[in-house]
Amino acid sequence: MAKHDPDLSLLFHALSDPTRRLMLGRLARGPAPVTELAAPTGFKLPTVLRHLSVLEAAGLVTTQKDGRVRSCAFMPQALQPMHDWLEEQRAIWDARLDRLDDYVMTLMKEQTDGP
Amino acid sequence: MAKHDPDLSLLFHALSDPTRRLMLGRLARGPAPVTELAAPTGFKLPTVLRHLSVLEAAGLVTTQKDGRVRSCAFMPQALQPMHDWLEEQRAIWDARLDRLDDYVMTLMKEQTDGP
DNA sequence: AATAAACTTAGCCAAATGGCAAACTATGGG
DNA sequence: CCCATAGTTTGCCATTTGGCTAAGTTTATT
Repeated sequence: MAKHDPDLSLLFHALSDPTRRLMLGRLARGPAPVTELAAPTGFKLPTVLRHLSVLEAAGLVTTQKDGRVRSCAFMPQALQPMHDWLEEQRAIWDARLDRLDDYVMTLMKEQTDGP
Repeated sequence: MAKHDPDLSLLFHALSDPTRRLMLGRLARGPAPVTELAAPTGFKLPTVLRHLSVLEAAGLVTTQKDGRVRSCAFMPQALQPMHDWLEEQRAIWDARLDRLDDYVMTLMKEQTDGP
């Protein structure tokens, strides 16, 4: 478990904005140029471009320029660290439940055995 | 798919900070008072309390006061929306791969059939 | 050559975030 | 009653975020 985990922070931060999630949802259906990506957001291009750069910084999107249009694509593998983190938390939680289980067992045993 | 999704935004925002993830990691192992929660972060109490309130706002943590100590507890079900969102994205992505598959099939068929 | 299209850059602004110190409010123990 | 413990509240600060307009820049298209 890395103490400094810029990946996860960037990832969660990128996903914490509804506009960026909207853009990502569009890209999950296939690549798109910036203008098409901007349309459903209702925001101006500079704003959308900054959101895009946040998504790129998180590794969720790659872009490349073909002529005068920049094509953006979703990078699903960037979600892996988040998935891993989720699993990790679940593992800790499960372990805790197991310990609780053991504890309850102990209590029951004490009850039946009696002092 | 809700257009306004404050839940997800609050959730991702709460998780986007390493200090908050550290606190949450501690709580996944079991409830703890604020001071114990603060210790590993290296930050002062007011700072930790504000992080705590962000976690509470996201529903990830509940707290209650018993005497002069506030006990904090992890609420794992708060992670569900995030899990659901992940699955949703995966579904969209998978559907896209299927369509791509169909497309490739079509191309292959055209090749063999010839014009 | 001139115009339109598709970004891109620069700079401005208000609000939110993340840190702190200092002062205040319980509550539990001696 | 007194004092330490455990929070809590208040205000301060620098930085980041998320929006904009206005003014470039680079490719098509006509």
